[in-house]
Order: sequence, then C-alpha cells, then structure tokens
Amino acid sequence: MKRTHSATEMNTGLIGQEVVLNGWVNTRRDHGGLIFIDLRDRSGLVQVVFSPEVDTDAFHLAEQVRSEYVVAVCGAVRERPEGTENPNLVTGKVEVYARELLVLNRAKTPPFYIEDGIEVDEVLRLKYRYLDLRRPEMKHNIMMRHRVVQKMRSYLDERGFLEIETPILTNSTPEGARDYLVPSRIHPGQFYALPQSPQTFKQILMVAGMEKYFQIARCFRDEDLRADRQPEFTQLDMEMSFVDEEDIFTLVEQMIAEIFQAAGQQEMALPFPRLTYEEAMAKYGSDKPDLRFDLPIVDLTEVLRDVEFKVFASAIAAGGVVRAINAKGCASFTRREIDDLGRMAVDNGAKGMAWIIVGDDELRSPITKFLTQEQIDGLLASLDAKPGDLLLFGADSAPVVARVLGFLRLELARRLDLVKPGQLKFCWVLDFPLLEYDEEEKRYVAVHHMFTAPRQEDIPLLDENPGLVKARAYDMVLNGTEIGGGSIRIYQREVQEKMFSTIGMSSEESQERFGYMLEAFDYGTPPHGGIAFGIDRLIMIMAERQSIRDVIAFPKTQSAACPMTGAPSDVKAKQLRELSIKIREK
RNA sequence: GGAGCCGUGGUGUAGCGGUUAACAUGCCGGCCUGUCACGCCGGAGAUCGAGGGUUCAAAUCCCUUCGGCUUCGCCA
Repeated sequence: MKRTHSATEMNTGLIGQEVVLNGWVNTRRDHGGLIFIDLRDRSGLVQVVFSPEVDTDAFHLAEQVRSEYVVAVCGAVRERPEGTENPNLVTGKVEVYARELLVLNRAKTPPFYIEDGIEVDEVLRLKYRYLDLRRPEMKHNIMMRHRVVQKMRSYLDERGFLEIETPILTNSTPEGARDYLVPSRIHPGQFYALPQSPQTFKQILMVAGMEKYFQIARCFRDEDLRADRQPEFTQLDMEMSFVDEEDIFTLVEQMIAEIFQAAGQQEMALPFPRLTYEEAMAKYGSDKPDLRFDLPIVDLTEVLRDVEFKVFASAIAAGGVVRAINAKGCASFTRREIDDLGRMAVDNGAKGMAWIIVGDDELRSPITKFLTQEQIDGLLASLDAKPGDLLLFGADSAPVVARVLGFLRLELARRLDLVKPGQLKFCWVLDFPLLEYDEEEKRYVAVHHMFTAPRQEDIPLLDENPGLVKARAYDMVLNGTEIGGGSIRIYQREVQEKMFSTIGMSSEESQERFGYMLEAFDYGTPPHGGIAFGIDRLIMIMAERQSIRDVIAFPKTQSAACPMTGAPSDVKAKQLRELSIKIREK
C-alpha cells in the first residue's frame, strides 16, 4: 500500500483512476451506513468514502478508526455527487471510494485539536510540538520558512556567493550579549562560547580571499526572552569584499523582493526609502520606525523658542526640545483617555504630557494660557492642526522626547487601528552614531559593534569627540521591526586598534582577544562589508504571526526551557567531574 | 532584577465564602447511506497549579511557591 499520490493531488483529472493514499485521519463522520474520513497528509485534505457496497471489510475497519490514526487507503477517485461538493477544500470536487483500508498505526486522542486557530496553553503545544506542527497554519509557517531559505541560497549562489560554515565552539567575546558557555574537558577550567554571530570568522574569510560568503547561521545569546527573541536564532549572514554600501543595498533589496515574491506576496517598489538615524529618531521617535502609518513627530523648538510656559522653557533652556504629535481626529478622546496616555508618557520617562484639543472654534488645553497667539498659530500651522485634532506634546532632552513620543505614536496607531493587515513598509536606517557614552561603564561603547567602520572623514573625531563619529552601518527595517543590519568594516590594523582603544580596551586585552584578527589585517585584507538578516523575525512578519515561536519548529519558553525534551536538565556527577565543574550551593 | 495578566474535567471557559462545581467541545456507547463544525439519544470524566493560613465552611479571602504569557531592564 505505497502511496501513489498526495491528498491534494486528487482532482477531476484523476476521476476513474485507482489511487493509494497514506496519511492521518483528520476527522471521521460515521453515518451508520456510510462513513466519511478526511484524510490528511502534508499537502492537505481529501475526503475518503467508505461504503459497504464497495467493500464491507474496509467499511467495518473504518468504523474502528479514530482521529490521527495513520492509514493507507486504496480506492478509485470519483466525482462527488451533484450538490455534495465542498468549496472549502481544494479537493472538494472529488472523493476517493475506499476499496481497501490498512491501519498503519493507531493513535491516542490528541490533547488539543489538530486545526487552525486553537486557543491552547502554549506549553501544551510545545510539549506535543509534533501534534502542533500537524496543524495547517504551523505546517504552512515551516514550509514558508523552507521556501524562503531555499530562495536565499539560490539567489546568493547565482551571484557567486559561497556557503561556508563557521565554528559553533568558539571564543567568548567581550561586549555584546551574555555568552552561552561550553566547558572544555580537555582544558579544565576553560570554556568555549557559542557564537553570538559569526562576525569575526566572516571577516577572516574575506582576508582568506573568499570574496563573497554567506551562511544560514545559528546564533546564541543568553539574554531574557521576548515574543521576538529566542536564545538561539537563525541569521542569513553575508559578507563581501570590495563593496560599498550601495552594492549591499542593491543586492539585498532585490533578494528581499524575490523572497517575498516566492512566498506569494505582491511585488514591491525598489529601492527602499532611506532615513538617517537622526531623522528616524526625530520624526518617528525610533531607530526602527513603523512606516505603515504617518503620525509624524513635529519639532516645535524654534516656534516656541521664547515661550514663557515653564515646562517648555526649561526644556529648551537645557538644550532640549519641544515636539508634538497631531493625533488626527482624536479631539473626542475623553479626559480619562488623555490622562491614560499621559501616564504612559510618564512610564516612558516623561515628566508629564501637555495636550491641546482643537475644537471647532476654540482650543481646550491646560497650557494655551501660557502661550502667545503667535506661538499658538505657529504650532497649529507646524502640526497642520484642524478642528477635531488632539495635539500631544513632549518637552525634555531629545532622546527622552523621542522615546516618549515614539511610544505614543505606536500607541495611537493601535488605538486608531491604523495598521491594515498585509502592509509591508521597508526602509533603511543609515548614519548611526559609531559610539555612545555608557554612563555606567564610564566609557564609549560601540553602537553596532567594534568592527564597524567609521566614516572616513570622521576618523579624526575619534580623538576629539567620539560621540559625533558616524558609522558606516545600516539597518533594514520592516513594519517597525529591525530585520537586518550590517556595516562596512574596518579593514586596516591601525583603525581597528584605534577603535579598540576608543572603547577603552587596553592593547594587552585587544591583543589577547583579537590579536589573530589584527595580525590577519597585516596580510592583505580587502575592504569588505556585510549584513545579517534575522530569519525568524522575517518569517514571522511574512507569516503575520505575533511571535517567532510560531515560525521555529522547536522553540523555547520564556524561561528558555523546552517542554518537550525537558531541557535544560541535570547531568550526571561523572559528566561534571570530567569537566572539572562543581555546582555551587545556592 | 522589576511590573502586569493568567492557571477549574482531555481542551477552552463559567462560577469568586455554603452549588450534586456549570457550559461548550472532545472522549466512550447506541442509532443513522451524502456528511464535511454531520445529526440525534445516553454515559464517563475535574476536588479547582502546589503548599500553608483565615473561617463552622475555601475553587472563591490572605501568604508563599511553581509554571506560562506580555513587558521594562538586558539583547554590540
């Protein structure tokens, strides 16, 4: 009873033909004298009919069959009788009249329904992930993921990229996320680290003359989990020699377009719009702006330069900014709703939130009495305020205002339901600062990473004012999620050493950690750069899911555990001894 | 490390000081030859995440704890 077809191959073209199907019993409908079984395989469903008029043995066996039994069915494909077609099934015009039934395996009743849209405790789904993955929507996600990865491989292969694997057992890196460590048995007391990314290896591959590299790379970061963060995740990692930013943008925009097309989405307009980091922060309050809706943040610092209102005046005097969002048509918000937004603003670091309701012929606001008519006219004009609008203000340092208004912008979009399903809004964010000052560590730290090249003209600034140096880094943002990021790299030893020292790394330490890399740079290193895409996040958006767990076959819970295997778990004392590891009492 | 929400038959929910712990679905049995969320009849199934406390009485109130999800910190 080897299968001859998959379920969804059943169509009117096969009418009259004998077929053998293998699969699972999705549902059984027993009418006493006639039994219907929806047979499911990876492709989908087809209805199988058991009638005593066709075969009594098969019919009686079908009475015994239950959900999720694995069966083989042999029978003829027939057109369904007039009026019994099912338009909800691709195979709804036909059915298979079973002549023979073989139960390949029985099955216990599953703990949840094998169907879409179930609302079950996710732990249960993860514990029985093999059942969860039988559900069409999960199967769809996994299959889409496969198609996307295959497309990435073929696209890059066609353009001369080499797929090269890099070590999983490697060195711990300073900076960045917490490492997952692996104890060395052979070197007691020493540890490997799992890679947070293949960064240094891919650069070394450029020194090695590979010119174009990619890898579907697993990355590991031991940090707290979120809906879009898992301790291990997958990146499409790429690196190229002799390229600049434009080469990379062109290459990956085209790739993204083809990937989305392969997944059945609409064609997209290329090239993607570009924003500088500063623009993104000022206008959208985020370095990963969601461009599916407008709601821009408008700067009013100049309009209100001489304002008397103390809250605004002191913010401006301290070198800060006053900015606002026009919540179009939100004048009808209740006082309670506005206070609610104000509370959220405070939660995000604001000292308060001023507002103006634009009425038909008057303004309602606790602050207008502190403003001159000229200032009011100015801000209304800047915000394009019309009767029915609600204006929300932030006044503080630029970063605080960006954070607060950026949050309010997203919250307003949620409340106003501005995001329509299926929209895809890409953009590049460019000109990130290379370094930022870390108050805790009392030193500069790399915004991207320490191998990112500064803009050539900014190199002198590394000494004078490191905070002003711009990086040759870029992020690709889709619908408010960072899906990829990369940079042109440092490829000269002196610049790299300068970078190390600027972030406070002693030459001893940089020699110890990255001596091999500095040495490699001495042996003819081409200029190079690259980018990496978060495949899980990308697929999550493509599949319109709220969590990357839904596009990973075997994800972890928020406490980084696997309910199916029970990982992580205790190990035998012998294993610990071999590793020279002793578990400390709490 | 912090905050919020959740935990009641297999599953999803209701009940929120005294109930034979309810409903739906699933499951089991019976009937049924055109269903596809098949239908009809009957039945089994939970001591309410765990531990402690308050009370004459706790699923219900309090404390602790475990687990899950969301989120801040964190994630170059």
